[in-house]
Amino acid sequence: MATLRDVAREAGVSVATASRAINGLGNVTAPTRAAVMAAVKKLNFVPHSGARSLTRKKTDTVGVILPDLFGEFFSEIIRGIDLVAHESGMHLLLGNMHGSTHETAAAIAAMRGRVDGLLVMPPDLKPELLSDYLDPTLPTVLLNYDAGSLDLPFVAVDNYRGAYAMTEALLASGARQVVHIAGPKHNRDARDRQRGFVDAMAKVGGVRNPAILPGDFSEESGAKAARLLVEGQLPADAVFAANDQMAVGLIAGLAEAGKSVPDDIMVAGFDDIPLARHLNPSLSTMQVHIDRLGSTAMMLLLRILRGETLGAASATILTPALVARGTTGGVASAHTPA
Amino acid sequence: MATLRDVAREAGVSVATASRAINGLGNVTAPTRAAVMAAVKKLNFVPHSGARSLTRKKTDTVGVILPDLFGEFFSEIIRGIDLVAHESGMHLLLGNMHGSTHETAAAIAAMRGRVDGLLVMPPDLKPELLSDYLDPTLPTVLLNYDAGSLDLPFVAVDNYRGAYAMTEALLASGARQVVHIAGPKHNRDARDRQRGFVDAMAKVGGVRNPAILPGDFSEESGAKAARLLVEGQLPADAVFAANDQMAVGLIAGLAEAGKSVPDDIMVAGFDDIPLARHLNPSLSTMQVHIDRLGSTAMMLLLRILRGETLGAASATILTPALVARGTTGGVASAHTPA
DNA sequence: TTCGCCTGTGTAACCGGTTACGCTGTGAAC
DNA sequence: GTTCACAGCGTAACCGGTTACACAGGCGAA
Repeated sequence: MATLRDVAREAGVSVATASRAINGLGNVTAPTRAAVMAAVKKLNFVPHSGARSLTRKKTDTVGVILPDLFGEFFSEIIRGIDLVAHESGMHLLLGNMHGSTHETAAAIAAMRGRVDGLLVMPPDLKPELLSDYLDPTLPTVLLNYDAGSLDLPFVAVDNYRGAYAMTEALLASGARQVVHIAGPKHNRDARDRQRGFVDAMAKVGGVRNPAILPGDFSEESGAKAARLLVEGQLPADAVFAANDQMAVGLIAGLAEAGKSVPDDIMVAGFDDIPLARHLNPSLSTMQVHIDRLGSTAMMLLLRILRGETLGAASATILTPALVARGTTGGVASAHTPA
Repeated sequence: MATLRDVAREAGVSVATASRAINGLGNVTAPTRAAVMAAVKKLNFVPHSGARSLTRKKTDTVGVILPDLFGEFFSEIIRGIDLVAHESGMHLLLGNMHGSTHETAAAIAAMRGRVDGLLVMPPDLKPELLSDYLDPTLPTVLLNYDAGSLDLPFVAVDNYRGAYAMTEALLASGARQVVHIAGPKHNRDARDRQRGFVDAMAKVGGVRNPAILPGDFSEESGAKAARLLVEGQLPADAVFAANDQMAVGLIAGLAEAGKSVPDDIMVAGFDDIPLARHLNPSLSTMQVHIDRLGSTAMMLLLRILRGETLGAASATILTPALVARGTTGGVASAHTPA
């Protein structure tokens, strides 16, 4: 592969001039520039971005660290990020923490020198740990994570209000015994959603200790909850799953047990993954524009990179919207509002 | 941010020794190493991967260039790639050609110096153009693309055989008038699937010019095809969509028009996206393990990086499997074999 | 004519690591 | 007591770009 020196030699100029010509700096005469460009073409020269970023101290790349890469949730986030990043000529370096704390540290460390900024989504990490790993000099925006004491900008979904609203809606639809399927124990989203559910049950429904089944956001755990519900004879006329994935498993499990949704029991989820409106009956859920989570975070990061100093005060809270569909007795067919 | 020189100064050794200690080279005494490590801890030193890759001529990163980032298809590919890459300590740099040829060239060029190898999926690019953009010295594996003359290893799905098999199955189920919804005109996958359909119709069904409706792989274009079908009074007892996405739109469109699937008309797709088995009736389709497409390609690339020289001969063709579900009159309920 | 300035170009330092090579001091072999 | 091998460490070159600074030559002003 040709280097800048090769090009300079070929064009009969110095490396400085070659560099200037290639980067379109003003102080080069037209003939000189033409000669350099001809050499570039001839040698098929492409600048080595790694070397370039070393001196420029800019990589035009942002690191994205996600807990996993599974499912539509993450692909939508990435799409949202890419949408904004691409417009600014930024590249995306993917890091995956694969669920382990140790890997998270490694993923963050590996980013040093490769990226100009970081987008991190650490749903089950303690803030203190996170601050140990993070480089304070590296612009960072948190995804779906309110790191209060860290003073980092973040973008989050108002899980509490969303869960509260959904629970309220279920009660308004006539449900009396609403059961919640919780998400992973130390997942923040899951905990906030559970709090919203519990509070709404208490304040709106007048129920003190509503039934809560364990779950882990997986489809399988939703199916398991269905079995618990049916075999355990847990009285319920509505189930609010902490995410759509579990709601999907739940519905399948209930169908197997001969329960009809929504006639015997109503079901609601959270996230509004694309699949939700294609189910039959279609799934009532809290709509989160997942891609906006990514694009908003990326826009915040870009502002920091442009020189603004943003702290936790610049956080953006996205409020999810209730989408009533078939599983809560709404429109029975698929293809309700997208 | 601390540099290696800072660490060396702090530990009272030379940069060479510091480097050796940090990288675990043998020729450093235990006390010296301890001193260096203490300095690393104290200064919070993290090696600058950019600088490191400059001398090592290794970035531990692979570039992934995809036509788009939309939908489950791509997220599954990325997941498959990541799975293998992660095991080898590799990172993923995402490039997106956003549909344009010009962007493709830019995306590939931007990778120089940032990656050790490339995974490219150029579904609607001519081989000659592609070879112009590609750096012959950079290990490259093609995704879902047979670039015959280029002598590059690739991983592809046997679209032709898959489409042939599905068409055959539809005919075997009693369909007489099968209509195909094609994908984008210059998309290779789409063309191969169409060929498979046409050939099967001719050889197995004895039909010369089977009806083919245009499409572009989007759900919307599937819905449009449904309208054409119904309003145009095109006689059909089965529709084979070139991908699942279109099949989904088609089914919704047919439902709106009052047509029942599979009683009035059978429907089949291609890809087996996760959504397929959750539809009601569940969607018959050709199962492609999309994630394997990614992981297989990544494994090929790793072999090249380890020194093996692989050409087009190392190509892997993944054969899709037929999954008969509800939309072709198979098991009517959701949750057929995963 | 001389001075100064401005423009175009070259030299070399630098970014932050790695590593070839050279130097020093120790212990074993003679 | 030399000689020699070798282990441990330092110096400096290098990766491939960018850019501060120096410098040469052309021009207008005095």
